[in-house]
Amino acid sequence: MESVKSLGEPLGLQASGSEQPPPGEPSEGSQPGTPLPLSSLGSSALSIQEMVAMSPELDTYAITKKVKEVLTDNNLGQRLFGETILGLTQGSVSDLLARPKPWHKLSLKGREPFVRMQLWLSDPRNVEKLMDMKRMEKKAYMKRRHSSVSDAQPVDSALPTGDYAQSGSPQPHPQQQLKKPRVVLAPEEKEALKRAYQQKPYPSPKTIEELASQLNLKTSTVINWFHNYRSRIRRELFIEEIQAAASGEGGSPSVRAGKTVDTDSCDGAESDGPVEGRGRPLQADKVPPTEEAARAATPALSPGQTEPTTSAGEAPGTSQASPHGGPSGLGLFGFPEATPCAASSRNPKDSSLRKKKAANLNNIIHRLEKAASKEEPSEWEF
DNA sequence: TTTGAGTCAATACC
DNA sequence: GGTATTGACTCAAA
Repeated sequence: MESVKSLGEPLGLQASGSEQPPPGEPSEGSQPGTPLPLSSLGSSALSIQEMVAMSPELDTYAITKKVKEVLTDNNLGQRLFGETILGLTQGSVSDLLARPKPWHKLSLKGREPFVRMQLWLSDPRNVEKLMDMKRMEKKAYMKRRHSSVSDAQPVDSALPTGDYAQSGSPQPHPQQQLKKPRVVLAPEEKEALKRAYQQKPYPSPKTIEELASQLNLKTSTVINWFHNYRSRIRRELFIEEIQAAASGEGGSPSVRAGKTVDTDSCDGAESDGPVEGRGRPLQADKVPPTEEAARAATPALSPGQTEPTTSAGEAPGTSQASPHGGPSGLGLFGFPEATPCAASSRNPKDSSLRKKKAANLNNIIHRLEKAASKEEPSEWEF
């Protein structure tokens, strides 16, 4: 019991059942999509869907905070926790823990992992079980490693190499061989897409076509990028709302504690963080008509191909904003146009919030236009 | 058909 | 080795 360091009081939703299966039995538990049966979490015969439907409103932030705490304190990884308890992969768990959406914004399906977390937290023995599983996994791994070494397998054949043809690992399924390589967008491409997003968060098919051809990307990649970007921006806005509300009402530090987004969003990986795009200020007073969005995307990529008004190296958005931003380099809402990183490092919270609001406004405008059945705005005014 | 929500999984990062 | 990021995908709703 000593190993269970920080499992404290349950967070509200109690597991209804009390029967506990014998500890251990990890069996096939480590595949995403096959979380531990609910009975293992202490619930009764209710299905998870039923439990979600019946669940009272849960504090997703408190739950994820607690889960993070417990995982950290007990040295349990996201992968094991996700695959065993939630039936999700490590990446999904990371995302959920780092950016939990408020309960009311979640669909029934989206609430499921939180109910599972809550159930898991409600019984301290669950942590011990997971730790047992971890030990068993390690044992099994060592065993495999040992046997593969004694079989004189090529180095580490048990590990995926990414190159099936040359490794000693088993032949992959034909479908794996055909798997498409992941597209990795270059920073300039992302920058260009973000710029296009600023001007039109919902580009027309024509704009998408243009963007794709100008950036030399597949249209599906551009479409996906816009989908993902909108979705992630929306999510960040939810978080900001919560944080603002929390701090407004003397907010619990716990809500903020888990949030690493934004404040250190200039870390290079997505220096802008998912938030950054909204971060790009709305361009000056007028956003160019629709298809201009595509055109606006190009300079960063091919300075030689387009008019030199916005040079590749120039801080994005600068040239367009200059008429309005003036020498101060401020955009429509008064925050710095260029180098969002620099801006946010000066006043990270303030500027990022403003940026998000600006982008949010852009989205609202789009919807209003849509509602008004305006196909393409010739001019956007505020 | 488009969009949002949720997720996977490759890969970048620490 | 664990975690974070992100392009792609599935599914459901409008």
